[in-house]
Amino acid sequence: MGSRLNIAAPADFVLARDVCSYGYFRLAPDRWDPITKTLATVLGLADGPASCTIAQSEPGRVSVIFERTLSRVEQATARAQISRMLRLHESEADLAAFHAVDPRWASSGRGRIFRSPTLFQDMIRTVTSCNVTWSGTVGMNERLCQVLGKGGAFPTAHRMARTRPGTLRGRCRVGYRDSRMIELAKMFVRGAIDESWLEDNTVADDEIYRFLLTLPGIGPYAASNMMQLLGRYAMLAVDSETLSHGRKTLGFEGEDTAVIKAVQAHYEPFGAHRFRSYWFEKWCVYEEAEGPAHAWPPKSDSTAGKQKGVPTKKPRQRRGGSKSA
DNA sequence: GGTAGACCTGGACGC
DNA sequence: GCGTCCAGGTCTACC
Repeated sequence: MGSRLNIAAPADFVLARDVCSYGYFRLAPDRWDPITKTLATVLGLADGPASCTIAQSEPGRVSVIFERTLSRVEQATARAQISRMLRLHESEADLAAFHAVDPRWASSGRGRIFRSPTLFQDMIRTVTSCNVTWSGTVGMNERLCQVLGKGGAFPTAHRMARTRPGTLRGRCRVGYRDSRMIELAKMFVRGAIDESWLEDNTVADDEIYRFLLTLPGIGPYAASNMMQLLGRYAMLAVDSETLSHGRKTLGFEGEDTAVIKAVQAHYEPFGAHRFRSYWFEKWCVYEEAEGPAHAWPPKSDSTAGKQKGVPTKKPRQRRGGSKSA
């Protein structure tokens, strides 16, 4: 008989909407079940991996059923990790502030963006999402869990820190990211990355961003993405998808730099909430094409394209072919 | 400070 | 089936 946890959630929390709000909900060890509307995952806890299923039985409450019994200490850790994933600390008032700036999301209640149970997992996932198509990111995360993760859990920083680059490259196929990921893991192990400082509201965004840029494998895109994963939503994470969004959805034209500048200016009015306005706009474009994210099938299509977390079939441009549709 | 090219992998294409 | 091309963001060397 396993343990069961009941976790209080804000009254406006909706599991299906708030989990299926960012591509990471499709990365191992997380598995969203579109039929039961539950999230299965494996948490790395003190006494070993713990498989669990997260469900919402009623408003304002999340229930988590574990396959094994957890100690008191493990229960506390599990609560903290699940609260982090689901952003349960972001209150109704926090979301109201966002909706006041961007009322387009008030009726749907969007505002929370799914993340990982630990900062380390968020950072490694972000590194695996750089310079690769989404299907490559999915594969890397699956193999990291299979090869390095105990019981299918995401590998811990300690485990990754003592892994050889050749193992990461050969068995997890992370390519040139191998030593960068190991160096990041070593920094976590020796306490060089302080989560409480990164999430300290009294520390300016600029200072955090500059620190993130010094980390191995973290460039401008990854640092900006880490900012939103840390709950700092004032920056856009600019990648190839941003350009696509700027051109196709917002209708900006010109060179890449001009489009990026126009996109930045477009979201300027949303101030401290720029990323959320940008992200939910983009997420809606994905959902218009693919249907609601909570109904996406668990496995992405083999041809899954470039869009982060989206199971789109995108025919490849034939060489020499016309670029027009 | 800005730019070019290398770094890897996997998918798509042409033969 | 095999070889080639391409996309993706970061890092380093160079100007």
